[in-house]
Amino acid sequence: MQKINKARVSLSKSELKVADVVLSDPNSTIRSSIASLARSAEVSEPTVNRFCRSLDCSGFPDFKLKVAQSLANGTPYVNSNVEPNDTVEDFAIKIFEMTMASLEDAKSNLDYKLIGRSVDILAQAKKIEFYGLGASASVAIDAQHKFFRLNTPVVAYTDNMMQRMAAAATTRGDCVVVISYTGRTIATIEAARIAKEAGATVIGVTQPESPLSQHCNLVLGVETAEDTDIYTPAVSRMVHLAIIDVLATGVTLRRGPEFHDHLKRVKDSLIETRFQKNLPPHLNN
Amino acid sequence: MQKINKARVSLSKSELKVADVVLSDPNSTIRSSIASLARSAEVSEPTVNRFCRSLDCSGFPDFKLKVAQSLANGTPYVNSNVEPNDTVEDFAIKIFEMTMASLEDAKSNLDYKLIGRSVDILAQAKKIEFYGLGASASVAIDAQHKFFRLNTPVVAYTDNMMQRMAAAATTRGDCVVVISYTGRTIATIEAARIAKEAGATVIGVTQPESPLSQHCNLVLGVETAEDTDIYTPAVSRMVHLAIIDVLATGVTLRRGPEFHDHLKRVKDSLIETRFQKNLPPHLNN
DNA sequence: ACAAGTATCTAGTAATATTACATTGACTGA
DNA sequence: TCAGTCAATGTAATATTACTAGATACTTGT
Repeated sequence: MQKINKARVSLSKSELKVADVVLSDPNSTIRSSIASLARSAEVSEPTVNRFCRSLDCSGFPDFKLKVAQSLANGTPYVNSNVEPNDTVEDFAIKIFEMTMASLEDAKSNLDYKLIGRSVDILAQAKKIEFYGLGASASVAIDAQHKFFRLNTPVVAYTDNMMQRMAAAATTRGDCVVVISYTGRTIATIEAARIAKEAGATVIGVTQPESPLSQHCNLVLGVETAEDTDIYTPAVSRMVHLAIIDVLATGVTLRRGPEFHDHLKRVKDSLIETRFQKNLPPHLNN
Repeated sequence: MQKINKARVSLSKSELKVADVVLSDPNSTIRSSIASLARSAEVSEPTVNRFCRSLDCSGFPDFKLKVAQSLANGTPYVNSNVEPNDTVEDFAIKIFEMTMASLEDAKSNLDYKLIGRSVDILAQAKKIEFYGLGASASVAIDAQHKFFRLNTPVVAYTDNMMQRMAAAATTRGDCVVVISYTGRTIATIEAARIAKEAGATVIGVTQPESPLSQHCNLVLGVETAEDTDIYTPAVSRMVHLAIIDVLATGVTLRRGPEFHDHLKRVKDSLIETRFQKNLPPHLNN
């Protein structure tokens, strides 16, 4: 799509007409034939074809294909905030798309080297603690649940007093993961500071460049668009959860295949809590 | 793409041949004509066309377009699980993409009418309770945090004894949201049964057709691919969280604009917990 | 104002997709 | 067991769509 705009200079004026029509409604372009596109651009069919060729396509069908693909890719749902008059389906879809967009964003902006180092640290930690307050409390609890299977002592603290006490009790070799959306919550920052001073390795799952990040040995996270709209949900915690997933998976991989027995025992311990129905029991709740 | 796999059951055997060829090399499919595809699938051209029609396409070109889009949408990893030899970047990207794929799936398969009814119920509830155990505990806690601002009494119970007691104490007009990935956890099902008998409206965020769903007035959720792989994270909780987001947003919208003052007061109450830095204070932790 | 070169169109041809109809094969009930 | 029915698939004709070649108009520089 941008390529069309870029190529405008090298197009003749009839081809420009085509470009305008395509850009004005790319969605209908990809479903129309060369004839109808020619008609709406008020040019002849071969002109449309030449236009396609000058854009490095083998012909019109190829052009349609590429436009279709770039449409699918590049629909950044950016300007779709939830609005008061949205139907249920409208705002539900917007929420899903915002969530996916933020994951997409995180996927392409995460520093995977840092993730790798975090995995190393977590894999070797004597004990692991997760701290989160407010909306990040649920992320910490989720993290505890995921890491519990990894045969390292792990706790989630969602009470700031407990966080401070636990932080003070850490020593070298322990790993503390501090989760905060803004990275500005004073109580959380204090807990991170105490833990770092006590000797623990502190990993921050938060905004880079935030006050919290200064008290972390390592920061995982991406700049996220601020939630300015009153209806907009905080999608950032989804990103945080996904990061937790990545870390837990990484540590599991690091443990190697001989660890699978242990995982199976943990999972099997839940079998009796369920109605069975021919499905494998290694499932979460 | 997944849709093709899903539709396999409803396809005839010639159409299956087409499906296999398409799935084995979708990239070349989108550049080939109906004739060449028919040849490589060893069927006739009309069969290919019928195949397209049974997948809700208007014809073969339309089908190519849609395949092209779903390819561009970039889910190359979706069917590939995390493997022991993956690099950090490899499995991290896989996890993000699996998560996005499951959200995409949920987006297109959710029953928005049921969501709408759930919003109505929640908006009118005298009090709201969220129950979740294990991995779903963090979802329940997150839900409590989100709904807290809505001026309706809301609690999350992650202890089954508390759930049972609370369930027994509900009355007509209360709403209980029961969260469970499998829908087979006996303790959770019992809590739902008790709540329903006590008169509460029970909304299940779980698998449809599960034992739990039988004790719910309303079930929100989608069939998810089971986690068979040992490394695969349970992406379903992301879907559940997104559903919670949708419900919370829906209730907020239902409250109308005069409710914004109240939201602002709740958010402002957190200002003093943060380091300020020229950013608007209505943010979560 | 005219020639050279480029851009655009008309009309015809090749390709591609779709439809209508015929054939096959599998199942059902007498 | 056999005739009848229906679904699945293929054949062949038709309609649609894309592409090519040659003719015409338009632009530009002298």
